[in-house]
Amino acid sequence: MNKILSILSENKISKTKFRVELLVLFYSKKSLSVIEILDFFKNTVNKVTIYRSLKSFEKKCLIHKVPDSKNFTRYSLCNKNECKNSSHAHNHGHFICYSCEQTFCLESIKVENTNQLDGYKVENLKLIYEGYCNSCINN
Amino acid sequence: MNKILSILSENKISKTKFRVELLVLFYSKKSLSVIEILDFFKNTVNKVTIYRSLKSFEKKCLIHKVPDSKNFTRYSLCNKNECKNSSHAHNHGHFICYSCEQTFCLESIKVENTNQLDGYKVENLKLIYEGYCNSCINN
DNA sequence: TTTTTATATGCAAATGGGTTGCATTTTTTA
DNA sequence: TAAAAAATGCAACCCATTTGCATATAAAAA
Repeated sequence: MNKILSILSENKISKTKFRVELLVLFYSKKSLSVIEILDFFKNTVNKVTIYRSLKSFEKKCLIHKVPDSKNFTRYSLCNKNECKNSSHAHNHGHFICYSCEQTFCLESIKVENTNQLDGYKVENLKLIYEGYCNSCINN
Repeated sequence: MNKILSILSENKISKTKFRVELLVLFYSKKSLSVIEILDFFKNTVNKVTIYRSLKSFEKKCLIHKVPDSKNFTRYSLCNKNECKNSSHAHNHGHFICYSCEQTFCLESIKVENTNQLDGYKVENLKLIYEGYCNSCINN
C-alpha cells in the first residue's frame, strides 16, 4: 500500500481514493478493460474518470495498452525494465484467451526487434497467441 | 475484368456496379478500410452498403480482415492457398506502416502455429511488424 | 493552518466506427 | 417477362471513447 502511494507521488499523480484503488487493482490483475474496472467499482465511479485515469497512468508509464480480443482498449502494468519515460515497449509475446477474453503477458517469450525486412523499416514487433487459457479449459 | 465477374458469379454475389468496382479496387490495393473505400467512391455509395458488401465478400472468402494500426477494420484479398470456405487463415506475418497506415501481407514470412505454450492451448498466432514502408521513407 | 493553484471528478453532450429495420430498387432465376 | 432473391439507401440506433464546463478535491505556497 505504501508502495502504491509512493508510486503515485513519484509520478505526480494526485492520490485520490479512486486512483489509489485503481492502481492497487492493477497489481492484482493480469490486465483490465474499462468495463471490468467499471464493474469492479460497481458504477460508483464515472467512466470518464476511468478513461482519464488510465490516460494519466499511461502517460506516466505505470500501465500500457495490451492487445485485446475485441479491439477494445485493455491495459496492464508496465514492466519497469521495458517501459521508460512514456515510451512503452513490449519485448514479450501476449496470449489472448477466446473464452475469458483476458490478455496475458508472456514474459518468458522474448520478442526481439532485430529482424531485417526487405522494403520496410521495422520499429516494433508484436507476437500474439490466441486460444484458451488453462483456467478456462479446466472450468 | 472478366476475372472479377467470374469470381462474383462463382460465389453467387450479385454483380452490381458497386460490388464489381469494389472487387476491382481490392485487386489494386494492399488493403482497404471502410473510410478509404468511402473516399475512393467519393461518397456516392452509402457506408452501410460498404459494410454489407465487405461482410458478403468475407463470407465468400474473397477478402479477410487484417490488423490495422488504429484497431479499425481493414481488409485485403484472401490468398487462395490459405483461406477456404469462409475459414480464414493468416499463416503469414503482417506489416503496418506508421505513416501511411497501410497494412501489408508478408507472404514470405510464414507463421507456424505449432508452438507449445505452458498453461495455454494455442489456436492462432499473429506476427505483426510495425514501422515505415519504403514508399513512405522515400517520399 | 489558511489561501492559492493545479489537478481530478461528474454530468451532459458529442464523436465516430459499426449495426439494424424497413421500404425500395436491382439482379437473378425460372 | 414475372416472381423470388439479393442489394441499396435512409434513418435511427448501439457502444466505446472524447470533450467542455462547472464543481470538488488535492497539492503547493504563504
